[in-house]
Amino acid sequence: VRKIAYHHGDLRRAILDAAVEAIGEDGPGGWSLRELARRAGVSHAAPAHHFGDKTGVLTALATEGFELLAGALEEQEDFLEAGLAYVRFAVEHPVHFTVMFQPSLYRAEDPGLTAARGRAGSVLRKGAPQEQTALAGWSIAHGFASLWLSGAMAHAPGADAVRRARPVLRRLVEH
Amino acid sequence: VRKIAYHHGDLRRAILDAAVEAIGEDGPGGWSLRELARRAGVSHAAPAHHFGDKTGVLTALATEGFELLAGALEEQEDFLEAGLAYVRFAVEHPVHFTVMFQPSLYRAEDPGLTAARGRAGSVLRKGAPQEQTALAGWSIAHGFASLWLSGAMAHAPGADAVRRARPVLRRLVEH
DNA sequence: TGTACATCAGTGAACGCGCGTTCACTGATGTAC
DNA sequence: TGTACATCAGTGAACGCGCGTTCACTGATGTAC
Repeated sequence: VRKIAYHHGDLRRAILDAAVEAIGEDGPGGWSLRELARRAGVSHAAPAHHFGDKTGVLTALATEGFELLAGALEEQEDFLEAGLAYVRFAVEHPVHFTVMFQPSLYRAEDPGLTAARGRAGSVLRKGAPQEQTALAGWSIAHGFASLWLSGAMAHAPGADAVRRARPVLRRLVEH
Repeated sequence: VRKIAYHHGDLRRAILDAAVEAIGEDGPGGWSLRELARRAGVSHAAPAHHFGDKTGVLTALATEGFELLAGALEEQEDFLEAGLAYVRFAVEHPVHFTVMFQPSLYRAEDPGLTAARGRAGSVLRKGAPQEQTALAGWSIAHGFASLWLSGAMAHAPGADAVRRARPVLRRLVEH
């Protein structure tokens, strides 16, 4: 049990977590700044101090997502493993993933965001022998992850996406 | 110039078109029933007659999307061509495509929707020799289309997605 | 062809609600001396 | 260690607005005879 102080300590973090929670439950459109305040247990005007508006929250979320993705991919040496790391990132951070690839939701020109996106992009390109191969690998990993998360690709509730992705991604690598 | 009558003629169609337009401009969250009414030139309460609520509009849009996709895929004989038809569908109907794969936006259990989705799904599965291959083909086509539409995959404004997709999808087929 | 009537699509005024935003404020923290 | 003061994070009341929804209505269409 946390002691409730006048100053929250890390309200910025708490609001982002609340956003992830809310979006996870109701989708990227099903929340308001006031609801995030409610979830974080602060007054309704507090979120504006840190993010300005809804778009600010989503921009922060997308930026965080690209940074997490870049970090996850940087650790990989192998092309196939990088693809699987991409899928793992998506299932571990489904809300970030969903927001990141819907630029209509956030400020795509935000400097922090473009930097993070650029970093993720350069890591993505680095792993493949040719540009065409990189594109194919990115497409198949991204497609698998998207279809999995959207529920379009049927799977049992507790199923392991990465394990199921391996033989699928391998079809591209086997040449 | 159309004569304006008390009865619209095909208001259902007009509202769906308005929704496509609005979502294309501001994303899946940037509109209201009242705005669709404004765009269609009818009173603000009219859309509810046909769709009930916002979710009803999106459910209709997703249903229409799955029907269009099934139709586009049915015409294809070849596995690679089916993948390219998938990409073509996505770039020709970007709003439908975007909505279809965000089930949090609509009523995923709607009978008309599940029927259309089932039809598209069975056409998808039919084209491939094995289940794993179908999954890989679906993933790469879906991923390419998603990345293209989201702007994550850099491309010139007038570039032809299907033409660019061909060599990428071919990497999967060449075995 | 003409009349009566039922049905249906769309209207427009009214409502209550949650929202984002503003703003004077209060309480906590950090720094200077 | 103690005091004064500046800064900053969060408060809470107030506002105006667009929204979805309701409902009695009106105009157009279709059908029976």
